[in-house]
Amino acid sequence: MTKTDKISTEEKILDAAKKVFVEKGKAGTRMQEIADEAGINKSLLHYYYRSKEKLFSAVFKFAFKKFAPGIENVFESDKDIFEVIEIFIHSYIDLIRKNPFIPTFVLNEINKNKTSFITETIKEAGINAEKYIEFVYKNIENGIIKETDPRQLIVNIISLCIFPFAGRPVIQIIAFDNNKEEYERFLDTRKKEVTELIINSIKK
Amino acid sequence: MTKTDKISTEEKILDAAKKVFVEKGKAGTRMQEIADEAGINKSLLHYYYRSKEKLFSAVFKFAFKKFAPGIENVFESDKDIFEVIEIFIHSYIDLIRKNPFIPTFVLNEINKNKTSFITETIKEAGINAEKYIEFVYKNIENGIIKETDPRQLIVNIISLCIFPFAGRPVIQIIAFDNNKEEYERFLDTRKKEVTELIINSIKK
DNA sequence: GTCTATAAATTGATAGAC
DNA sequence: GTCTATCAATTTATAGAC
Repeated sequence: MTKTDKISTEEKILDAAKKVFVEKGKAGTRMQEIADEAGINKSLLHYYYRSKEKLFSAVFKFAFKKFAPGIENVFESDKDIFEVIEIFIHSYIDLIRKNPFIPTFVLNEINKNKTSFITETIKEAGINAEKYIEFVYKNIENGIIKETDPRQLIVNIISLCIFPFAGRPVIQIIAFDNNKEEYERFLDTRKKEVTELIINSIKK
Repeated sequence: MTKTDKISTEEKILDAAKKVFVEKGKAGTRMQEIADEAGINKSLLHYYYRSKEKLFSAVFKFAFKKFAPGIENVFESDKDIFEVIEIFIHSYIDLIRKNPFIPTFVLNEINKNKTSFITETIKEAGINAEKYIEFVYKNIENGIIKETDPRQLIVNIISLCIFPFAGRPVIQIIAFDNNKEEYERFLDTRKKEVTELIINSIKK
C-alpha cells in the first residue's frame, strides 16, 4: 500500500479545491469540478465543508500564507542588509515560480471580495511590518544605506518579483513572440536583475 | 435637453458593462446587474450584443487598450531618454489612478481566460516593441545609458507602476493600518520614487 | 426598439438510502 | 462516510406582444 492511499477524503477535497479555486477564481469555480478533481461525490464537499464559501475560505487562507512572505523573520536578523535582500528576492521568486497562479488569485480575490473575512485573513497573517521598518532605519542610521522609505522599498521589491508572473501572458506575447522557453530564460535572469536594481537603489 | 439624454441605448449598455465587468470580473458578472446599471431591460442586452461572451469581448478590448500604453509612440521620438521615461511613468500612473480596477481586471482575465480571443486582442493592440527596443539600444550605443536589457527595463517600469494598485488592499492594511488618506499620499510620492529608481538604474 | 413572460440549462445545497 | 436523487434558486437566452 503506497502512502498516497492514506490521504484522507478531507485532504483530497482541500487539495482539489486549492487547484480549482486558484486556477478559476471564486466566482468561476464549480463545486462539481472540485468533486471531479478529487475523484469523489459532490455531496461530500458539503459533508466536510458546509458550503462553497467555507471551502473558499480555507483555500484563500492557504493561498495568502504562500503569497505573503514572512518578512519579519528574514529582516529581524543582524545580518548584512544587502545579503538579506538578496536572499529574500531569490527565495520569493523561487516560491512564486513553484506557485505561479497564486499571486493573480490572491490579488484578484482581495480586490473583488471586499469582505471582513478577507481583511481579517490579511491581519491574522501577522506580518510584522515594524520589525522590518526598524531594521531598515537601523541601517540608515548606521550609514550603511541611503536615506530610504522602508515602505517604498518593500513595495518596489515585491512589485518587481510578482509582476513578471501576474503579467506573464501579456509580456510573453508582446516581448517574446509567445515563446515559452524564452520567457523561462527571462525569468531565470530575473532574480539577478531585481537584486541588482534594488541593492543599487539603496547603497551609498 | 442635456447632452446626456442623447446617449444611445447601445452606449448605455457598454458603459454599464464596463463598470460591472471590470469590477466583478467575467465569471462574477450577471447580465441582470448590467441591465440594472444601465437602467434598461435585460432583454435589450441580448438585442444589442448577442451574448454575455460578446459583451465581455467588447469590454475586454476597451480595457486592454487602457491597460497597454502606447509605448511605441512615446519612445520613437529623438527626445532625451530620461525625459521620455519620466513622462511615461507619470502619465501611466495618472492613467491607472483614474482607472484603478483596470490592471487587476486585465491581468486576471488574461490569466484565467486562455482563449484565442484574448491572445488575438493582445496582438491586435499593435504594440510595437521593436521601436522601443531600438530606442534603448541607440541610447546604449551613444553612451548615454548603461548596458541594459530593454525587456527587463520595461518590465521593471510597468511592475513598479502597477503593483501599488493591484496590491492596494494588502499593502494598505499591512503597511498603512488601512488608512485610505495615508495610502493616497503614498501613491502621490510613487511617481517620483519610480522615476528616480529607474533613471538611477540606467544612468552611467 | 423595448418590454413581459418563460424556456432551458446550470448550480449550490439537502434528504435519505446504504 | 459515501452515494443517488432531487430540490430550489439562479442565470443566460429567446419568443412574442406592443
